[in-house]
Amino acid sequence: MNQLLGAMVRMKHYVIVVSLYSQMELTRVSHNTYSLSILIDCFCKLGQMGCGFSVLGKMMKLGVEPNSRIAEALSLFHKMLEEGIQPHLHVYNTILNGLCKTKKVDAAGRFLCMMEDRGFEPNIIAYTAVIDCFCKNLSLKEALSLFSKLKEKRIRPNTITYSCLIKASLGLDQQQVAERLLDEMEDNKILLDVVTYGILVDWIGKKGSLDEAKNIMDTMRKRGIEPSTAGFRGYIKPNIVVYGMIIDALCKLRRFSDALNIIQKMRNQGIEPNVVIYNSLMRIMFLINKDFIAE
DNA sequence: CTAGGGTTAG
Repeated sequence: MNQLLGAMVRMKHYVIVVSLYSQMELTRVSHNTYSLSILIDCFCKLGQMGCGFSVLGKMMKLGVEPNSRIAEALSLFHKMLEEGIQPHLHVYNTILNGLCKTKKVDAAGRFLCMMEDRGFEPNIIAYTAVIDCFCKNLSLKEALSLFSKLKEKRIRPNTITYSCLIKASLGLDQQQVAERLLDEMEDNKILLDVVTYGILVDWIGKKGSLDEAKNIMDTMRKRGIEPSTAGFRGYIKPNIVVYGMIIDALCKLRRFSDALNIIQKMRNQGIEPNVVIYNSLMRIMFLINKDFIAE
């Protein structure tokens, strides 16, 4: 769905996109960071700043920071061990997930080994979390080596495990690795799901062969899988690009103090303006100056 | 609420 909305924005059908959103609200298709960001972009380009602000406000309300104080969680965890309390497997996995999400690659790897040493045989969820972390922050090679290790232990990788590795392979243009993984899935009767298909469609789309992308979409539909925005588990909150769109629109309307206000809001969220935002601000100052000279 | 994707700004 978001791919479709993005395409319509590129074709400048802003009004249609906005009306699609009301339809999504009515049919209760869930929104996420992506869909709301695109909506804000449309309002900015239509000059409807009031509407843009109201969506931004909605995002900020929904985007309450998770308390990801992983260090505290870790020390609490070690205290449990010292006191002889055996944490359950899902406690291990929650901590491991926190380490992976905060990109603590080494710590995540060590934590996984610690689980093995303590006789807590990590399950496929634990391995998949670390494999994904390795893919994104270390190397495909390390991720693949962990992958063979879990297969040796007779732990069965699933669709999610394969999706992580396939995405990483394609990102590095290692098409033959991705093909091998896809063959392996087929041999083991592990089905592709909406996320796996999404990864393939995205990659083929970037390669430019739209026919092949269409083929994959057809296969999906034949199997009863519809593209959707569902399944999003993260927090909805504005990022620097969203703020950038709003600030640029305000600058074009010469609403300088409003733009500065937004920057203050960003800083309150711990996001510092980048070069794109400074460029927007500099242009408006240049324009104001020109008006001043003309008068 | 135990693991995976995509999107928009000068």
